[in-house]
Amino acid sequence: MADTKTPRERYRTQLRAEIKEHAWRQIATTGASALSLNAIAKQLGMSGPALYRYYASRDELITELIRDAYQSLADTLGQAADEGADLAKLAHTLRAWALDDPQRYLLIYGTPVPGYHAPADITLISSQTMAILLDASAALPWDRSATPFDAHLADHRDWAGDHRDPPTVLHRALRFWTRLHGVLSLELSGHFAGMGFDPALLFQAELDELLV
Amino acid sequence: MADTKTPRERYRTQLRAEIKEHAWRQIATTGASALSLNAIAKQLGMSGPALYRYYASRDELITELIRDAYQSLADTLGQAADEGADLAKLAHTLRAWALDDPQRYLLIYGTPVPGYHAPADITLISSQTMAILLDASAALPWDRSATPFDAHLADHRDWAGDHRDPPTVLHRALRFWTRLHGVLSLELSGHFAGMGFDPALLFQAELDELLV
DNA sequence: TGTACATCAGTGAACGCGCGTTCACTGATGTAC
DNA sequence: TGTACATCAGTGAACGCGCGTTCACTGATGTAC
Repeated sequence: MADTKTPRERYRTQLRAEIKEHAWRQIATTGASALSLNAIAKQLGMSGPALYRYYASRDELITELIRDAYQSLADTLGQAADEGADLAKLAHTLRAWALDDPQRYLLIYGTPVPGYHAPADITLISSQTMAILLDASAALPWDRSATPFDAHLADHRDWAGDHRDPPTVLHRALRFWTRLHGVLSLELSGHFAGMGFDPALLFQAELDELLV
Repeated sequence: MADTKTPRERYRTQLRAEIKEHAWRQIATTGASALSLNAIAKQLGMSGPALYRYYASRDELITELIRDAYQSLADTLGQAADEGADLAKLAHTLRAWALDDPQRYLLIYGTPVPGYHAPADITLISSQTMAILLDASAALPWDRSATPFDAHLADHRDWAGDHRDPPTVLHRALRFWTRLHGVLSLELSGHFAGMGFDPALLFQAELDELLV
């Protein structure tokens, strides 16, 4: 099976990738709301308008970055799960992924970019991640008694899609998400700076209490 | 005791307040990174440069907004504590404060404004809030056994200042902060939208598990 | 109470900047016969 | 293999915009004698 792509197509694909790469680098230092097409073009050694051969607008570029971020997380967790990771291993995979590129994490789970509204298909990708969490949650034994919120979840489970897990499992996945996000987002935003303790240990402590 | 302020001083104070008011309104719709002095001036019916009589720069205005946000939270929680609020009541006070003006919460606990670095005295105000949480944590009975993280906290308690509470109390305050922030920040950022369940109940569920 | 002066709020013009985006174009690369 | 044409990457100029900030100024308000 020969590569059916023409050289031109391959060049195009590569340049789109390079543009995104520089976009990420820029986001890493100034945040997503300050992302500038002209600045990216300058770094690539080309003029501003040239980028419009590759992305129709700034919004389209941002959309693709957000999509890529969600997809990267889903792929990373998915691969870990395929290799047999349990919920605890997934938690550490998540943290490693977040620390690897804090702004990528904050782009999707931090304060939304003002004025930007994500297209519908992004919800789909983010539900891949949720599905992985649900599966891992279902795989753990569970002996806590049902809470009032579990009862609520029994009737409000739109987000769980086809998963037919009991409410306690849904609740566990949500708990996993919100608690780890609580520690991670404060850590990434620098709110623990100067407090003295090691954020990794607080993360581990939260994780331990999630699994008890 | 007569008001020693001259009319001019009173006018000055009032206009500074009005500027901040419009700044908040602007932040509420577009986020802090898009805050524009010129736009505020226009809304006040004056020219852009006029604002420089009241704030030396955009950064100074943002600094004061952040300071006010921290102070407002500290005052709100402090007042509740003075009225005898326990940790559970403080949690609901916090949530009400956050929902009252989501962007104000996100300004201090969300993704940091790119390029902006807070002055030192802000740490002082935010430690007022931490002190309130520590006191409320210390007031609760506690019977869980010490965790490895508790041991770590015993030696890494810079942030606790003069508070001589045992590590389990420090841990409880941190747990309180990160877990509620986890739910709150995801709620305010709109990540629960379309999921079907009621964020208030998830918040309550997390709170319940904090107090067990 | 009236006059002379100092203070200060606000204006309009201007500077320099960077942004996203459109457009007509040049020149290189690929395709068809 | 060579020629004629189509495709397409990239350029430079331009548009309109809004930004933060400086500056010289007008005119109103307050102060001192």
